[in-house]
Amino acid sequence: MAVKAEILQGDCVEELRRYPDDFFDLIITSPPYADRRQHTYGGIKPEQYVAWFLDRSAEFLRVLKPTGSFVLNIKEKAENGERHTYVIELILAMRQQGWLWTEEYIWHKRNCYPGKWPNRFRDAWERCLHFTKSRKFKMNQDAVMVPMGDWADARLKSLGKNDVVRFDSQVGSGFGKNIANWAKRSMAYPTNVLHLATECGNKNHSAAFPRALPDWFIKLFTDEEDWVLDPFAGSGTTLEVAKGLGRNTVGIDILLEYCEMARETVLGKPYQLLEERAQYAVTNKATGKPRRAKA
Amino acid sequence: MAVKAEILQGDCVEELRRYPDDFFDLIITSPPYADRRQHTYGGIKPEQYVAWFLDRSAEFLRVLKPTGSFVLNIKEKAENGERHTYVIELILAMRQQGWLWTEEYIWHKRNCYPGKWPNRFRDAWERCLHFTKSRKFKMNQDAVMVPMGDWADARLKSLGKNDVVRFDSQVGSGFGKNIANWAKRSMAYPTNVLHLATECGNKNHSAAFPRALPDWFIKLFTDEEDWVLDPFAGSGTTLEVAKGLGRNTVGIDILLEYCEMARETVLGKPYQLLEERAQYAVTNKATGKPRRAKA
DNA sequence: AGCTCTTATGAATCATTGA
DNA sequence: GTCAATGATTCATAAGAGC
Repeated sequence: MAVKAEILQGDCVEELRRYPDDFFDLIITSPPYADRRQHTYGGIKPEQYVAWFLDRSAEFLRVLKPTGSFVLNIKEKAENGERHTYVIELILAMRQQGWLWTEEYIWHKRNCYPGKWPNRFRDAWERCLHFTKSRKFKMNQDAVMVPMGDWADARLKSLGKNDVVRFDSQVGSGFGKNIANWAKRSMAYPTNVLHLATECGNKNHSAAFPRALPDWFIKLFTDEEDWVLDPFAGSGTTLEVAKGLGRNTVGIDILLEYCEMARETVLGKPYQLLEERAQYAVTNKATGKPRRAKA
Repeated sequence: MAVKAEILQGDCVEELRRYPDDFFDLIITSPPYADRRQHTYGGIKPEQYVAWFLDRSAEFLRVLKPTGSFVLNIKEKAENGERHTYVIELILAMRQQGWLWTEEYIWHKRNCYPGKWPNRFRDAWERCLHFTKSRKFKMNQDAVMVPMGDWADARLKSLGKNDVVRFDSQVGSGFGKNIANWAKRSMAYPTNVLHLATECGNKNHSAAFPRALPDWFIKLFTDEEDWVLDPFAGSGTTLEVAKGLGRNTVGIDILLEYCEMARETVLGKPYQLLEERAQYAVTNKATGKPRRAKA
């Protein structure tokens, strides 16, 4: 079954009104950070940031399934020698709004932005705040297991990974099953620290996060054909990854420029005009998925 | 000049009254976490934690020099499926108290505690919150430079470190100077993410943090003969490291057992009885350092 | 001295049981 | 009902033993 990828231009607080309650399985996004420069993209002042975000997170809360997750990649700026507090204030405010602050994952940026300042070192990490609607949510831990440390490394090196795979496929059963058990033993569950390099290629659009970041969380918190939302889609990295993983995705961005970029990346062709979109999504009772009226 | 190391038994909020304003260059500590170490410290309830800590941080603010730093190693616990908020509430409250929240360093625990739960992975990081009294504080960035990655490693390996040193000592100048310059070129400033393994050996005293943690911050934020305070000294790791780095140190712990342990580690011999301590520290006007009346 | 293999041990968290 | 105690689960280290 082919999965859908939709890109909407507009403010997510308005565009999401098209969607019914309890619809998405995962919301993952890297919103525009608070910035004093009002003219730049996003440009919300730090003092206004919490209130601005709460309007939108209220809608996220509505459209997220009870078993769903909301992953918020964010990092407060340093200004006038101090870290801003709007992110931690946002955490407290979102709990008041009804969210559970389930976990804080750390994205360690292995290659972070260069620079030198008298009062701080280079900032090599960002928060990936994990919010949920309930204590029982979907989490596929096995989908993101990682090779174990020294123990497995040594064994793999002495045997040769290709040898293992080849032998396994040739034998078929018996020893193959042992290999499988042993291979499972050589994997461990990851921690709440992600070591990912930023993608700083020469590409024209600079993604907010590397593909590996949405990849990891989408595998972890959704199954195939689940629905993934990025309400600040930017150049469409989340959508691209989600589509590649066989998930249905919706991306929203306020800038037409970004939407067109994402449409080319994700859909591979110019998209229909905005006016052709249906005004409201209607839930299909049988599948639980929305039907969109044809233009 | 020999440096001093003092260990006081008592509640730091009371013991610090002995010390004058603007005395310490660095306060670095890992306080008892909420609801942890109940059998030793009595476990402060999460709801009471902020108020409990603010009483003490007020005193820290008083005894810290205007150019000094306060490094707070802490991590909120997870309970009933959610992360507690007392740490981020503490940050906001300490700013109200007059602190600047200058930076948040991440200690990535390479070997974290094992375990498996349906809703989270192993917790592999802790916060090292950096507070200051002013925007101009002491920071010796050069003292914590780290070897660059593959580039320098490969060169050093191909040449052999001993070869470099030997050649340098034989030649004396010229090439030796080039070597020194080249070595400096192979060093880079670190980031705000520290990768340190916890020391979980078979030793009888389990430190809250590995020696490398206070080592790094002491080098970064103090000079030799500066004064370092750990108001929750525990087994005395901070004091041990500070003394080894030629800094004067004061450690305070409420448990006699820990104080005795620290005294043996740091002072190398049983310490004088508590009753023999002077009641109040008196500042020596010439040196700016406190004189303690002999018992 | 160098290896490999074994074992103990952590600032942990959640589900279950018992008062 | 709530609250405290216990067990199950799990992995990167360092020390120790054996060759």
